[in-house]
Amino acid sequence: MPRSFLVKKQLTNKKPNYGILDSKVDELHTSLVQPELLCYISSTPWLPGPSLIPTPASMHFPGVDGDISLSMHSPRQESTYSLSVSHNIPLRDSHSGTEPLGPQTILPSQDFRYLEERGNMRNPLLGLVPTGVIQERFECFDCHKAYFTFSGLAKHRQLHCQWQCHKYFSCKYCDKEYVSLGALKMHIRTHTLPCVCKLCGKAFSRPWLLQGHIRTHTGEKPFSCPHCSRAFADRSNLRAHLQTHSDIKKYQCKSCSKTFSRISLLSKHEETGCCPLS
DNA sequence: CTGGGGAAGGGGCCC
DNA sequence: TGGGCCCCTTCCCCA
Repeated sequence: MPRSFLVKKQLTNKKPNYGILDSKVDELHTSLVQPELLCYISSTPWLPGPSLIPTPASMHFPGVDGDISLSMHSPRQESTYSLSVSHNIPLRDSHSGTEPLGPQTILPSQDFRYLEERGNMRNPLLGLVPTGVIQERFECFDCHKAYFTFSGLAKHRQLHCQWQCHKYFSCKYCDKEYVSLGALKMHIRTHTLPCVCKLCGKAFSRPWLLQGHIRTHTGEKPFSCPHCSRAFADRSNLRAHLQTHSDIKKYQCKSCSKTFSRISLLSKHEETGCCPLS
């Protein structure tokens, strides 16, 4: 059973310091220790039951040879806290069989989420959530279901929540949802319209849209038709134009077999009642 | 009404 | 992670 340390902290928008996870940190970059802060240790087979422990603290656990030191740290000029766990015994997660923790482990609380997102389900610290309040359970940071044991949370994550919870990123301006943060950010630009034309003030979501718009001012038409003398400012419009040179129209009505150069024309044709079944 | 041009929106992919 | 590009689509206007 894992040990869990939940830290009372202020949530910030700062980026987690991921680098700290990958490197051995042998020097505490701390500027202060807040003794009133508490950390939480969950129930485990070999540690005492759930306890709120003021830090810094040096603790001895029954049946364990050695002491464990806990202290809370605030990196300089940051409002987040990290928890330092120092011990002189090989701490091992008895269930997952993970490697013993090093002689000193520093756990920036925001990085708990990072561990989770890396899919490292064997890490005994998974599921810990810096929510700004002291937790009394292993809590899923997606759906906030609480479990008394880590294995309960791990099973929940694997069987129930993994798909449901990671599926969507919601837009704060509308009700659209996306499967990735990048796609969401792209969509948000359609609300914020950061690309503004200096000539007319019209705003666009993306630079290349603005570029295409500027061509309407300059008259530039870089896309030429190989079959006639026409040129177009937009490649898609050239493509639509090329259909006019084709003997075979690309889009065909399933009912009357009439063909159209554009799907929009076919759609309009079908909407007018040619295909009552469709 | 139809066909075509112009302009623009938006998701996905690649670098 | 952001920018550029591709592709598809839609809407509007006009002949």
